[in-house]
Amino acid sequence: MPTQTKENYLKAIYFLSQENIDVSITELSKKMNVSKPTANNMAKKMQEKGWLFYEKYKPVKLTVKGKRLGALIVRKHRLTEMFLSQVMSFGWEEVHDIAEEIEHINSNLFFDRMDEILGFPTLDPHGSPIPDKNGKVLKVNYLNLSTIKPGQKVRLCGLENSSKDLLLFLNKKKIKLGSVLSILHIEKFDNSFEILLENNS
Amino acid sequence: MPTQTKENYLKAIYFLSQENIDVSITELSKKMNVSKPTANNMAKKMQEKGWLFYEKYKPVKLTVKGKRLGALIVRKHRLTEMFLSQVMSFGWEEVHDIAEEIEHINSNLFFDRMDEILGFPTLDPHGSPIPDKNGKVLKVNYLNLSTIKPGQKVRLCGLENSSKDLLLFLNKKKIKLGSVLSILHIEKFDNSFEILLENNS
DNA sequence: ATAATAAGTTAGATTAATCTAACAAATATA
DNA sequence: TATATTTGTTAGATTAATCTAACTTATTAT
Repeated sequence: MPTQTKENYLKAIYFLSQENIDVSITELSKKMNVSKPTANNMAKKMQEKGWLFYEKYKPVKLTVKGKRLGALIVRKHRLTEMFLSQVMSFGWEEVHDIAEEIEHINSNLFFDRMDEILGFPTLDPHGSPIPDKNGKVLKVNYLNLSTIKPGQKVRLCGLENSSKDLLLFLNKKKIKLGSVLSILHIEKFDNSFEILLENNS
Repeated sequence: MPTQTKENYLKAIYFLSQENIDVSITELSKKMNVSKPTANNMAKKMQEKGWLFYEKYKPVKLTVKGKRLGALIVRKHRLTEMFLSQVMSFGWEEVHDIAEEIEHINSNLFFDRMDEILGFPTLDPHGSPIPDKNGKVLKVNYLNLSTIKPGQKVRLCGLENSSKDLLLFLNKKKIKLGSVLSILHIEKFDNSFEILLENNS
């Protein structure tokens, strides 16, 4: 059973692995807001636990076990976000911080009940996939907004970046998951969009 | 902000104070399942934080600040138990262990929303009072079952001991909070009761 | 290819929470 | 009251997670 701290490292490496190919010690230390020696040390410890591969001067990589553990923490996080949003009526901009704590709760009963109450959801309130109980993640393959051409009509299905600032901005513009947007035109100089938002309740 | 560990010490001392007059280091160490030096050390640390009075060779005592902190943790615990029971359909024998973890979550928003959803309850699923947001506890003054005489009819309003074994026993006997019991007679040799349970849905 | 910069590592220290062993103080008992 | 027992304290060690300073290895750029 990983400590809370190590769970956070697992999650950090899990996310970094999905973006970068290589997870360097420096990247990890930045993501975790710790010094490089701290990240280095932790990497060694986690190797001993069998959660990652670590070789001096090389990027780290999750083992199958580590990847599964990481995914299960993400599962708990996203299920929680969904529960906070659907059952407890929190806004999508409020759920992350609370889920960040609840994800470390150690009770399958608790998360299984959440899952059941929610009807076994596959996406969290920001459109990110919820890993299943074995840590398997459904790959979603949405078009990135940057690939859309003027005149096209699209439906918002997910966010790459769920920062509070972005979420508050989208709230202000009344844009939510499922909103249908027509791209009117794109400013050349900064790629900003002008869009038309279809009636959305 | 107390660490999770210190929150548990606060809670332990809070409960012991309600039973015993004196909270000795030995009592504390037993309650916390740690060695006496550990409890001793922690007592000193908590004194430095201003949460308790500590003098060598004397029992410890919570300061006003410490008592308030303790009560607020109990509040979070019992609100959570209530939420788990009412909103998530857990049995009263299941809620304690999960609440033991969730009580350490650091989000007033989260607990306030629970409180609101539950309609600002004053009692938890075992009939124990939920301290208010200032740490004030409504003193309930129920009769103890040991004071009841044969022939009397009583309503179960709370439990002094909410151990899982007792709760499972009560489940088996279909006894719950609110159940009305008639005491038929009491065995002299061990004070066991024979009761009649009124129809209770 | 060599120097400069970035990345990674070692060593040593700190804090929180814990332990055991040994000793001291307080309390209970004969 | 003297002794035995219980309770509390000190001292010193350990583990997890962190830091800074100093050093080494890799990478980049001239």
